[in-house]
Amino acid sequence: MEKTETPSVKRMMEDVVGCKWSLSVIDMVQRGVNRPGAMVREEDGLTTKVLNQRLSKLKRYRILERTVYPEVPPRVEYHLTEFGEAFAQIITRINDLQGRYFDESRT
Amino acid sequence: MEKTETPSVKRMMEDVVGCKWSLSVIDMVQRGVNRPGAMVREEDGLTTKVLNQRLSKLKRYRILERTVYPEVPPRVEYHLTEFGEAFAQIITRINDLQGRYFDESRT
DNA sequence: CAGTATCCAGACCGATACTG
DNA sequence: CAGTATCGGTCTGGATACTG
Repeated sequence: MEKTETPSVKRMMEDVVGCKWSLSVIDMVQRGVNRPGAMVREEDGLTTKVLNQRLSKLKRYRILERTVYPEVPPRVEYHLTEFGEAFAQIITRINDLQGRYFDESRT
Repeated sequence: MEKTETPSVKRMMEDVVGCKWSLSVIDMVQRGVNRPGAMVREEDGLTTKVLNQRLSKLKRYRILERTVYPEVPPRVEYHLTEFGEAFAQIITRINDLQGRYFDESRT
């Protein structure tokens, strides 16, 4: 049975965003890097253990969903849920913020 | 001399949001609880040590600014910078998201 | 290839006490 | 009242090895 959560945002933010690699994982999925193997290869320093911890957590929070393809060798893909996409877009918006407030001050 | 930082957003999010109490502090300042003493009184479990760690960090990231009033007893107030307000609004926006995607599904 | 188990060094928080 | 110093328990990430 699936286990999901809908806690307070404050907790979710602390729990999800606070964890190292979470944002990188979301970012990768957003860019089409959907398979665990590819993620580990792409993000230097990320190990399978930590990656799976993040993927599990992101799934629990309904930010990502997991799809298993019954093939050999096994293939698994993670994708953003509708909520996940909205969430990711907001994170992206913070990037814009930075540009607006800081980068313009560098000559 | 003031020390500030303008790192990548990803790092900032991990660093700021990941720290326990950061969001609570931002929230309090937003609600007009601007003095350290008041914050400690309001947020149960928050100690002066941790609070000052957060305040320093938020100041370094230019989310908060510190104002000292040369009085006796000493008075200090923290306020959101322009960037801080924008940042806080984004946090709020994630709150809305959650309501839109999950709460409506409960009956 | 996907995911789990174990071990370990380092970071962090909370409690407490103290200085300006 | 604002802020710092210290100590101890806990959590977590990184390295590694292993299972399905």
